[in-house]
Amino acid sequence: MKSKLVDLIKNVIDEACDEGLLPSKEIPDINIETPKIDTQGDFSTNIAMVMAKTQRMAPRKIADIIYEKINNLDSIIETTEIAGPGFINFFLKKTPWIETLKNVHEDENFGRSDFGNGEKIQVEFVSANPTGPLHVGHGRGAVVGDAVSSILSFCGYDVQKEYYINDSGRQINTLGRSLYYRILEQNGKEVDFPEDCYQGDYIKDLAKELETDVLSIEENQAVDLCAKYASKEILKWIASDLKDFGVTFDNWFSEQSLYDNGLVDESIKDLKNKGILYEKEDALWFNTEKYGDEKDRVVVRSNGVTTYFASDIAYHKEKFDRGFDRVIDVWGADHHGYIARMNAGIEATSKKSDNFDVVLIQLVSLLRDGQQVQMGKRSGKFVTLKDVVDEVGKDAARFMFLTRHYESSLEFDLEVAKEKSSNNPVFYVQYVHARITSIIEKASDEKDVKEIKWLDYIPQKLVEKEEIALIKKMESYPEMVLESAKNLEPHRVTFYLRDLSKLFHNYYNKHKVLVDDEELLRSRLYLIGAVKKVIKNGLDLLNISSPEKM
RNA sequence: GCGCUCGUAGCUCAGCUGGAUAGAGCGUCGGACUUCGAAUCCGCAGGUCGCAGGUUCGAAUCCUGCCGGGCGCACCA
Repeated sequence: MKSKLVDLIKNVIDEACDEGLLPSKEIPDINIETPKIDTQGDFSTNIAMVMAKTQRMAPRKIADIIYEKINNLDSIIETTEIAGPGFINFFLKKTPWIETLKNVHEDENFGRSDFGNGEKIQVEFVSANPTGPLHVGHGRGAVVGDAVSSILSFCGYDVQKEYYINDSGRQINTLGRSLYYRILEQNGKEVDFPEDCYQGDYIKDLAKELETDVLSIEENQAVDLCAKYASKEILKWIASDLKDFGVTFDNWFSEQSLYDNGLVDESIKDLKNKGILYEKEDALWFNTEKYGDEKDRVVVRSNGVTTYFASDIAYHKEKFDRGFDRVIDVWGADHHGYIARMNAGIEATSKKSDNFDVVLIQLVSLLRDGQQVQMGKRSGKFVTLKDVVDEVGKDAARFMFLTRHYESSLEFDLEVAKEKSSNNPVFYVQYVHARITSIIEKASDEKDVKEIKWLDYIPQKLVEKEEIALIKKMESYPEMVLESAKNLEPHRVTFYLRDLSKLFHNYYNKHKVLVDDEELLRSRLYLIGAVKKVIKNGLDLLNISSPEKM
């Protein structure tokens, strides 16, 4: 609809230029917006004000010229008006709206687009260390990454979802030590369990399960063995918890494999040759400062051990080598200091830092009975993702995580998430789906209308302002999805679904669908059938169910 | 101290990338079920968009400075 208007306006301006009514042939991008207030039209444009400078004319004068021409055309526009400082407002005829209603029904992929043009994007998210179960914060990153991925692929991108496993380095060794000491404990040995080890009870559980006799092995070997075992087991938990949460990955990428395949050494060598690395005090440094970072960073420590940064450089180079046009990382906001470094690494190895985006997820705090649930990272006392999903369900948890922009912190209220009322946004939306399903069933049983289909009289029957409001909202669905993809902002979808649901409930309470007038009945069924489809379409996008009954 | 980020109704948050009279939800108060699912809806009240400048036809949005919260500043991960 908007693009039709843009074309229309463009033509009119071209014509005016040709006729010499406008001095400059320079036409800026035409921006169409939907005013908040009905009296300002269905759509409006600020083009006259934008053009004022280049044309060196008063905005209202330019608006006058466009107005004269456009008003004399036979088009989708009913009336046009000039308002305020030079806005041009358009009031559309009813029939164009009905067209979009038809689209919803007939286009199986309503809202889907090929905007991405098959561009290959990799989204890497969660990537939590396999040293303990996922907690609530990971859940938010998981849903955001997952939803962003499906929205991108809905918009024509070729998306791969990846989980990076930090299965190498010191924290894995610590994990091994933690397990080893717990085993010693359980075998009656006096152990002073180190403070830097993982305190959680899950280590004790693992200790009971490990069947290999590690007591008879030399300590270092035993710790290695424990580390391998524990990280493997914990990764299984993580994968399973994520699956229950509706999150799956196309690829699980092991950090250790980078070392095993020599990729870390290779990229270090490569950077050395390029003169990007230098030695200082026995360590190897990357001159990230030249790339805009605050200071240079160590890649290989003086003891010969590589830092995480080293493997991350190799990893991201490898991503681009795999042929991704664009790489997106979803990180916790506490890692923001790492972005400049990563950009430097990518620029130095692949010259692709422009194709690299980081989505920073803000913190989640959990609320129970209005009180914040305290979570001590050290103490090992934290609420796991699994606990939350078990308690409130997958749908509610996913929706809740998407009710905020990812970069604003989120209060997750367990009571609200469990509530079956309009307080709980996911029920509010799902209720619409169930309600419409019920009405359609009733129409079939009691009114004998078995089929919802297009009928030529529908445009004449759907005239209520609540009906037009619903159609307008549905019309904006594809654009909303696209904006959500462009900005990597899945919360737009949840907000949209709430708005659409609100409009439906509003309509429902004011107008009856199951009326005696058969034409009106069939028309209204056609309308609410479309609403049902769009609701399901949006919930599918977020991998949230659309129940027929609740 | 330096850097990043946020500051919008009592609370939790949106705000279409610079547009017209800044919007939702929750909460308060008052209404609506003999009628398609009241798990719903309607109405009232609630604002110096942290403060002060600047950019221009026009600023919650962009720039600068201050105030206040969060986070980050390792040869850690």
